[in-house]
Amino acid sequence: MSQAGPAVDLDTSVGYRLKQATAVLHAAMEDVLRPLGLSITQYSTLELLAQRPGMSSAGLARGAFVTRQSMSLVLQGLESGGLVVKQERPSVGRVLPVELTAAGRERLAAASAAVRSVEDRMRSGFDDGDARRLAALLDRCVEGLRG
Amino acid sequence: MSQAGPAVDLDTSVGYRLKQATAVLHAAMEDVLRPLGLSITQYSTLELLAQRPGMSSAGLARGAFVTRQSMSLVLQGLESGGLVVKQERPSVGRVLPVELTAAGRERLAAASAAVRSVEDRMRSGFDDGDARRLAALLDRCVEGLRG
DNA sequence: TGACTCATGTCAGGATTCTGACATAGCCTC
DNA sequence: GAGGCTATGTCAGAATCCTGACATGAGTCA
Repeated sequence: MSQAGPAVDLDTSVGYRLKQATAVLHAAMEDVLRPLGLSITQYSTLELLAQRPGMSSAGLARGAFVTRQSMSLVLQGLESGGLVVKQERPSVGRVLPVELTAAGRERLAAASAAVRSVEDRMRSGFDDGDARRLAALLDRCVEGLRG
Repeated sequence: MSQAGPAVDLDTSVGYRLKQATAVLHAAMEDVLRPLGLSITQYSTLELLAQRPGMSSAGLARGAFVTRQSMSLVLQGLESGGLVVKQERPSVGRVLPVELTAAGRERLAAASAAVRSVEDRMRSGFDDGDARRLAALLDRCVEGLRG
C-alpha cells in the first residue's frame, strides 16, 4: 500500500467493526434461539412486548428496526404459534394492540435466558464499566448519525 | 416492573445497542450509496477487492459476512455493471480470482468518500481515542463470542 | 495409489425483508 | 365544518439473502 490508499481502511473502520460484531452476535443468537423455534426478529418482538404490553405493530416495527410490513408478517407467525394475541378492535385510531399470551411469556423466559448467556459470553473479556462505556459510545454513534 | 423482570433489559443490553447502531449506520450508508447505484454489500465487496485484488468469491463472502451463494449474485451484478472482472481460468484449485476494473476503482473512489463522510458523522461526538476504544471493545465482543 | 477431508463454485428452492401504493383514523389549522 | 398532515394497517410485487445439495480440485495420510 505505498500508493494512495482508499478513503476507508477496513482494518480501522468503526463501521466495519460494527458490522463484524453484529454478524457474530447475530450468528450466536440464531444458534441459541433455533432450538426454541424462534428467529431473532421474533425474539426481539416478544422482548419488546414484555416491556411494553399492548404496543402497536408499527411501534414494534420501530423497536425491532424493521418495516411495518415485515413486522406484520412476524406477528402473523407469532400469533399462529399462539405466542401473541392481536386485539380485534382498535384502541385508538387504527391501532390494534398486541399482547403476549401465557405461552408467549413462557417461551420468552427461555429465550431471554438463552440470549442472556450469549450477552454474557460477549462481555466475557470486559472489565468493570466496559459495558457501560461501550453502550455510551454506541449511543454517541447513533446521535451523530441522526443529528 | 415490580414483578420479576426479564433476563434481558433492552435499555441496558449491549446487543440491542449494537443492533440499533448498526441499523442507523445501515440506513445512513444506503442513503449516500443509492445515488451512486451501489448497495452496501456491493460497496463492501469493492472495498475488499481494492485491499485484496484477486480475492476469491468465497473469501469476499467471508469478508462481507454473507454466504458464498449471496456473494455470487453480488458479483454477477457488479460484473454486469462492468465494475469487476472474474478471471475465466482458476488460479489454484477452483478459485476464480476477481479484480476491479478501472470503472470499478473510479466508482469505489466516490463511494469511499461518501462512506467516509458517514463515518465522520458517526464519530462526530467522539473525543480523542474514542474510536480506538470503541474498536477495541468491539474486538473483545467478537473474541468473547468466538472463544 | 486410494480414501479421506476440506475449500470453492454453482444450481435449485424457500424464507425474509424491502419498496410502493392505498384506505382509514386522529390531530391541527383555517 | 373543510382541508392538510401524520400515523397505522394492509395488499401486491420485487429484491435480497439463506439453507440444502452436488461436483470439482487440492492437500493429507495410511
